[in-house]
Amino acid sequence: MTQQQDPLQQDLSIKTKILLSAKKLFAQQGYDGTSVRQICEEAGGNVALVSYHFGGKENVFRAIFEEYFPGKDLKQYEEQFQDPVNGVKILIRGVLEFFAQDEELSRIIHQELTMQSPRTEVVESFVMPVWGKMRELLELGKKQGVFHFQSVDMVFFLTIGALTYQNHCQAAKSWMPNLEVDLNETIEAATGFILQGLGWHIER
Amino acid sequence: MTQQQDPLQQDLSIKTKILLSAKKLFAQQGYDGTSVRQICEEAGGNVALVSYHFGGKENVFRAIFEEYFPGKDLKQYEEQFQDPVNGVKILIRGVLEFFAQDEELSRIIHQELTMQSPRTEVVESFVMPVWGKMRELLELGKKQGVFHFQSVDMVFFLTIGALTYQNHCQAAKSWMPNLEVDLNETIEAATGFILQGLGWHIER
DNA sequence: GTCTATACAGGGATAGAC
DNA sequence: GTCTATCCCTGTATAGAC
Repeated sequence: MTQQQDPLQQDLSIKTKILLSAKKLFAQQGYDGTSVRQICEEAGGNVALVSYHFGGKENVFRAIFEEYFPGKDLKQYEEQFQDPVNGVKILIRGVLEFFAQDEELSRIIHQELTMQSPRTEVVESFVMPVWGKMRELLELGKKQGVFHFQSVDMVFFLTIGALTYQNHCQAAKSWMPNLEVDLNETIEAATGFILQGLGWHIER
Repeated sequence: MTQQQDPLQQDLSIKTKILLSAKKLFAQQGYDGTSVRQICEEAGGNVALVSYHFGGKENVFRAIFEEYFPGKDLKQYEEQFQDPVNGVKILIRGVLEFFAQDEELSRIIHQELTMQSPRTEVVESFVMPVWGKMRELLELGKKQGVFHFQSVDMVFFLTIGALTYQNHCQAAKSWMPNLEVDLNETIEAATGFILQGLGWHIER
């Protein structure tokens, strides 16, 4: 058996290794495309350990979110959310920083939301608070007259689509290998695109 | 065995029924989440028919694209692609019309592009011509000075993300059941959002 | 806490009858 | 062209040894 283990995982408990391996493999191959055997092999442990530590594959999935999903800290920005433009900027930055920091988890989220799976509910419960705040800000901005669009619902989806796609589209990497992935540039580009898309002008 | 068959499929050949059933199920559950047995049951035929008609599950996947993917007809718009603004408008309309017309296929595309699967290559070969044209138009528009942005690559992804997400995010439907799905409104909203995002102004 | 061994269900593909 | 029967492989869960 070749040693497939990630060198970065050396000193962690087997339970954590399984979690990290599963996260990596789910992101690459999807939940259904990943086997428990594969996860355990990657983690360097026995097949039985998934059942032992988590009680099944489904629970590994849930545990990944409980362990690695951030974003409980939305409250700390509450005062900056008073202003829709500032709020949207903060949120764009936060989301893109999360995508960059944990690309695996963000791709798992994206995968699960494109189909009706038994995991959808789990994913939604973690993601909704963040997207909900975005929608609030769009609505507030429209009411205050700083954004100009017809339907909140539509620009909401256009916004999160723009925000989400690049980081999740795996094929993207092969389409343009020379794409500069500097995070701050990405944030700047996305912020500009979205704010303009929302009909916001500096001189209003 | 209950009759799960789609009433609309009644008079079609079993081969076609299999193709349609597979398309439906892949869209809902993903490729790996769908079994050959399920496909055949849905199609009202025997398990062996997938092997007989297509020579395996993988080939069913490929056949779906060969049969139902449109977009070979890009050439007919060639003269409208001379103008970047007009071209982008045409492309947005075409893509959204396709998404609306075959939601299943468009969701399959989206799913496969979010992971590294043995099917990625198939999907890319069908999708690239369309996205490639979009990228050309963005580049042309920047050169002509009608669009204003820094990086073509980044706005390219922001654009196709905005265009893609709503139609593929299954969870979207439960988030806002009252979302008006009028196609023309959607096209109008997307076109406005994207052109503004690209830094295009009516009075330039 | 981790491993071996194993039972069991379900998948995909095929040969051969009709 | 379609079905039955079957093969073999893979994934999951459990029991019990260390």
